[in-house]
Amino acid sequence: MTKKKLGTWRIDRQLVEQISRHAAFGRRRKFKKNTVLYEQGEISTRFYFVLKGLVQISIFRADGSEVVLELMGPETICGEGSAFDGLPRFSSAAAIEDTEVIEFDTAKMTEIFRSHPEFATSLLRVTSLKQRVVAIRLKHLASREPQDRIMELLTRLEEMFAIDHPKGRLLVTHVTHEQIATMTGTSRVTVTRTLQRLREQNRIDIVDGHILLRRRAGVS
Amino acid sequence: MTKKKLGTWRIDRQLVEQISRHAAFGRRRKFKKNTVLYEQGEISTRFYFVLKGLVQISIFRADGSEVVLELMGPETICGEGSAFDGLPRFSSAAAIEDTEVIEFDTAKMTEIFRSHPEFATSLLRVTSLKQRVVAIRLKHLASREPQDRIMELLTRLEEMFAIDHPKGRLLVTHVTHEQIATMTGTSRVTVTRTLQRLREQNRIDIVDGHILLRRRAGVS
DNA sequence: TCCGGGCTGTATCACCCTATACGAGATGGC
DNA sequence: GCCATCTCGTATAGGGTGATACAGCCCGGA
Repeated sequence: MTKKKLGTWRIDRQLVEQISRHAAFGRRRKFKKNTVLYEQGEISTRFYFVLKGLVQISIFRADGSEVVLELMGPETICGEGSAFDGLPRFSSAAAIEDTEVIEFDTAKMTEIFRSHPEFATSLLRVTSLKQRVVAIRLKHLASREPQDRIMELLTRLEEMFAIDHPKGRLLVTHVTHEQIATMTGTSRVTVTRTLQRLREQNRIDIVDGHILLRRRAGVS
Repeated sequence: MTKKKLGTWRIDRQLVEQISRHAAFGRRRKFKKNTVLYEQGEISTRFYFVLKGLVQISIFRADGSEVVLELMGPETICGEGSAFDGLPRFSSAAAIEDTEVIEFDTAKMTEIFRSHPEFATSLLRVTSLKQRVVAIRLKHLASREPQDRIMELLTRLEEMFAIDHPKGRLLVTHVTHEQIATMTGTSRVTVTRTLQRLREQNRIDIVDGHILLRRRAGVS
């Protein structure tokens, strides 16, 4: 597999095709790098099917700190949550690369469903998949153990930025312990210690400054 | 005041009516207390609209420990995630009280959407609301502080099940410290201690066994 | 009515995390 | 080459949490 993987997850090919088939109900739009698709707090009925690029979904806390929820790559949908329930956006979306999307509007969706009920089913499948991904993240974040939280982040990074390696999967991005700390809500020292421990457990390895996730018989 | 047991969230009345209007597409079922609606790992196209009772949704970790995601009370929907995406259930659902539901099956849903597109829209609104709730939970779970985690849960409960009270907002749901513990990923003892501390800080109060969130000048 | 079970409030102890500090090594600018 | 900065590794002290245990309370069942 030489194809570059982006984003924290993607949906299966069949579903992508089903969505693409209804592209005519939306309109194509482009967002330059570092522009905003939508912002936390605003009310909107629009949602987006990413064709190309990378969109960062994050929630800002009251104190200004940012929690990155997901990085959405090609063939994913974002913004549909607040588009369908009609409440203010609970997250912000920003293109962190030049991005192309199809913008849909939920306003006339009910009428579209009448003639294209399979589109409704596809959308429900997408939202269900998102629910699954988030629920599994919750399972890990529910733990107070730094090791669980850090492994969850590493696994997520693996899906985004790892390449195959004889011993497992190598993260091509270089993240500092400090960055891991802020992303997992722990301290820098704890990250250092935890990575040390993971290395002793043979779960990870450091190769040339990069983190390598060792192949495991592992489970869920 | 009697101790009412209710779930951790619910959907608005209008949406409930829209769902109820399509009850004929499902079938009524009853689950006795401590029976299982569905189990993590199984594949099923069924989902449930709770009419009466209380259903506990939880994820079991590889080590057997349980993370309670939600307590679904009357007029909520559960199980639709795995029902629509066709993958194994990522959570289990158990009736913790005698429960009545309408069981829907997604198998013929597309055909139903053709004649009743508004049903699809209603379902999308429900899944969107669930997505919102989970995302906001993630924001707070990113913190390791038990106090943050517990206050997040209390605030969530307040939005759904609190009534006005001279001193603030009174939660009409009764959740045990044990339940709070599994929902916030802390220990029962810590919950007790934290609630104690919150009481000393005048942020909450206990009235007749129910938690009262005191009015504050503060923000979220 | 009595009894048993679930819930809450404490207490104790061990452990791990956080904050803080300092040194070594790598890196980059001048 | 030299110094500033960043990053990683490590040490210490302090504190909060988890595990465990036990007592008091309320409530429901026999």
